[in-house]
Amino acid sequence: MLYRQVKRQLIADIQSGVAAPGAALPNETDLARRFNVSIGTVRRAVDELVAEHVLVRQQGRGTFVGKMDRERFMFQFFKIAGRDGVSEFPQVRLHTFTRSRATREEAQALGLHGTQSVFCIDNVLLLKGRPVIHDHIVIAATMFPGLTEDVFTKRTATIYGLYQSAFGITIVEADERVRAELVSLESARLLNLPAGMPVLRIERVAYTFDRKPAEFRISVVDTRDVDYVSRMRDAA
Amino acid sequence: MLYRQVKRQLIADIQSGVAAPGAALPNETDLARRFNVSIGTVRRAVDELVAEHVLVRQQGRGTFVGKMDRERFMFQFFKIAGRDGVSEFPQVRLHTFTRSRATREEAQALGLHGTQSVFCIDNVLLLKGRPVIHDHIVIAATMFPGLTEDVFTKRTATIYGLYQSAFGITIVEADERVRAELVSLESARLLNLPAGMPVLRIERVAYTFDRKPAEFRISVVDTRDVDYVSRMRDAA
DNA sequence: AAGTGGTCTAGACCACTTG
DNA sequence: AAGTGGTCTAGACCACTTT
Repeated sequence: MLYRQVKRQLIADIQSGVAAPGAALPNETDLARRFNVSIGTVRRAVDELVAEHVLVRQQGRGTFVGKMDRERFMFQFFKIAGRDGVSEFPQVRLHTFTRSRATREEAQALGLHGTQSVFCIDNVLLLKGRPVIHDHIVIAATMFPGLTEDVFTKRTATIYGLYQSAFGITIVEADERVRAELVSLESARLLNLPAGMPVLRIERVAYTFDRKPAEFRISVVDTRDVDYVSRMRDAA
Repeated sequence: MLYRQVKRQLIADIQSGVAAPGAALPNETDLARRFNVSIGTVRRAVDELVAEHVLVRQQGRGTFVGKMDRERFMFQFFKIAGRDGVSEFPQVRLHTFTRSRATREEAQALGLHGTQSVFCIDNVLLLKGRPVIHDHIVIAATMFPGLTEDVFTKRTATIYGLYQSAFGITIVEADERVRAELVSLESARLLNLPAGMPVLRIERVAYTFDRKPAEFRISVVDTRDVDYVSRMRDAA
């Protein structure tokens, strides 16, 4: 399992900031020398990290640390698409930004002990100018020190891009649980829906490396014009 | 791209019946000789087929053609789980088995020209003895020649297992679109739900090799006790 | 003991990008 | 032309399973 050790070291370099998002890695022969393994072993480690979108290879140019840009976010973490299957980048409108104590459910999802301080962010996402998604985001205050409404609002990239560039936290995977419910009063108001409308409720726990929970998010989706899309192939 | 050719040939062997589900493949050195490539190239082809669950490796024993048993079905294609996250194999109750002409929507999903003949199967799936899912399955009659209600009812394995063992069709991937709606009169009756209940509606197109559509399925799920679970990692 | 897959090596040559 | 990743080779040794 030499390649596992190489993979762990590459991840450690990213977490420690030795390898910053967007930066190039040393070439494969140099990595092989540095780790005292053959090129094939380096390739196997890099292969897996590329499959997880942590690294990006460009033939003839080099291998780079993956940046959480819009494209990556849409491809990997945004599963809402129109009836035609086309996925559009949503316009995000901040509703509320507050700091409070984690509920029991939130603490459990984030792996917190007791009721630690969390940031709660409510957003409305618009597609084609119409409000479609109500996001309620919960993150541990200790994991995102110095976050303020101002920092949050003035971000230039996606929310996950902010996590990565401002706090060094790269989201690499997420689990979601989806169910149908009748829209709540608050979501109905934000999404401009009448009472009694069925909506999707999506609970997401997003993880950084080593399956460490970083974000808990509840999304309420008006699915009159869009679907939640899921592809089942290879490793489920 | 030699390993691609090896992979195609291995798939062709499975489709033609040369390699039957559950049967062992020749060992890697024999395969390498047969295809005139090195073992490493064979391994790369087999690696991908293992990732897609088409082949199964067992160290020290050999490599086998994947059988669509309950375990594989549950792991790869059944995404409904209880609130505790545990997934239970459902009891299936046949409601109706009919033969009719494909609607436009069904023909499009299955890639049929015109309005060909299809089998329509309605099932009720029970979890812990309670009806939770109403499945409406549509498959092309030409793709499943000789299928009857009797054959369908007397199957010993899963539905996808029947496709594989009786018709040589292995389901390898599926796309799903999920939304919330109010339960229909028919589904409400089958699931013992009052009118006005929100339910999940899942449209699935299941594919065999080469992304050839084999089944169109609409599942209506009562999500009061269960969730639709989705994991986002590596290749989305 | 014999046979299998699992890992690793140390190269070779090719395709692509950049200067 | 030089440097990069992409593919392929032809072995070696190990861990595991079966006989």
